[in-house]
Amino acid sequence: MAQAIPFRQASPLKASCHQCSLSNLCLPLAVEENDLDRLEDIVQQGRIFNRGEHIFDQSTPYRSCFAVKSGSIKTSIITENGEEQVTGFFMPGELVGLDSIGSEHYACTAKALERTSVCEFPIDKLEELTGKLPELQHHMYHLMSQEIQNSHQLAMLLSKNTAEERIAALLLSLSSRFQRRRMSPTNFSLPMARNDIANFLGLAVETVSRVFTRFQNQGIIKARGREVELLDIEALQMVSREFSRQCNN
Amino acid sequence: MAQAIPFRQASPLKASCHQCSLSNLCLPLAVEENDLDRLEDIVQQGRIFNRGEHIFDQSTPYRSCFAVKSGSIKTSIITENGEEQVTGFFMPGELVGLDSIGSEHYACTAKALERTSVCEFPIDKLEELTGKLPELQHHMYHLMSQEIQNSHQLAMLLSKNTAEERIAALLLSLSSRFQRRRMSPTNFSLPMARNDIANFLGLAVETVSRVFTRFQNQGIIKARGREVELLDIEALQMVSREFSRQCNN
DNA sequence: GTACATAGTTGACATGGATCAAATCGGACG
DNA sequence: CGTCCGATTTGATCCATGTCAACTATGTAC
Repeated sequence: MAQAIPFRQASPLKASCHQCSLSNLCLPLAVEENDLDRLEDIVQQGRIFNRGEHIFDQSTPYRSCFAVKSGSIKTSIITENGEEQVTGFFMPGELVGLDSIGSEHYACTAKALERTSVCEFPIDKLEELTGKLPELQHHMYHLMSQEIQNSHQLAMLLSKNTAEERIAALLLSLSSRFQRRRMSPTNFSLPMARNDIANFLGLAVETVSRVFTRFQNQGIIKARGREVELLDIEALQMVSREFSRQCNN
Repeated sequence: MAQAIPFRQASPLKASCHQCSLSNLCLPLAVEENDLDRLEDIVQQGRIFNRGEHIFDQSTPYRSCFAVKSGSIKTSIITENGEEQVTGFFMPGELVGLDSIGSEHYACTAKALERTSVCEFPIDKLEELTGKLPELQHHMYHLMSQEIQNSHQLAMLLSKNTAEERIAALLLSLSSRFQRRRMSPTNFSLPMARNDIANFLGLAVETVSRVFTRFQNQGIIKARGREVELLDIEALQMVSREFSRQCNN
């Protein structure tokens, strides 16, 4: 993936949205060519996190939202009694931290699921900029409302659907998100552990495991550990009657 | 409730945020006295809906978001296979339609649960205004992120909590929202049917009914139809260990 | 007031998925 | 290359809640 520009390995703090391969997914999507510089002016690029490291922590003062550049992130909230709820998974091109914009503190914790690099958008500067660029403001509204909708879809999945339906929906969601990045929609490796899947979907790990093997026996998927191959997408869509537009998260 | 201003029954289309009793809850909250006129300029006041009437419909072009002035509203989404999922209940001072801002179409349907009056904020004008008033923009971000958080709390409730916990959390949420409006937090009438509660909380109606009677037998609440009295709030908070900051929507 | 429709309650029973327990796999590290 | 620990899988059992069915209460129209 990083073979194109051999000598830019250690990228400067302020690098280029112009050259980013994700510019058609990320915020630049909403910004005209002329104004792209202004977005570049406020973004801090190139921060890298190892697996398990926190990008930000629940209840700490809100500073920035982050775009995933490579790798993947999970967000979760911890309740007073210590239970964790995974609220989302984020892949390259997606924005993390929208659930706390306009709040004093982060509403969740964001954790790198693998070695992950992000671009950081300091919120004060971003708000200032969205005040000046109506299309960017519009896009922020759009992204946030999308996040609300995703969350509603998740709530729906949790309250109305069986274990099989939930897992089918998740697989399809991941599939379409890989496809959007021009990667194989049928052949990918899950960034998250079974445990995270279970938590996210409101299931026990054991149930997740069982459904995976059941799907495998039915010839719908092939799974070895985190490597997954979707053999019969149509069947998955049938299982997940909730035709998962882009469904959860 | 409407006895204070006897002759203003049929209010003019452009009436006053200045005089509105909800101005400390609604959008004016974020606008300085001087700028309030500009908000008044874009708001269309006084639309009234009877019980069961739709404020807007899923998949129709997005035009406006609405503030509840009196009465109450439920929002729900309908899936391809015709299932309904109630996504929220909205009471006076709260904004409906944030889940679709920035989208082309409404993501849900909003329905009056009783005779309900609303103020309408046309989205193009609102976006224009938020571009000019940074505090208002900030507040919009805040409201939307709040909505994401609420939805995550709901997802959490649905995936981790028992029927009793869910219902306790809902009662507490309603209680605190009545209190915010300076109404009794212990003595109120539910704006929604058991059916809506069940759907919202991912339960069967029968289960809702049973939990209500169980709570009643334990002396935690008193319920006759939609009239509810919370006899022991502490007990409710114990049941809903998910201490429901403001919990679900 | 009577009647019909809708909303709510209660009971009996079935079941999907949680829970507990144990075995196996996989990968990091010396 | 063996060891150890977490992740995953598999099996057996139990229970909260869904489902089906019947009954009651409430309210609305004539």
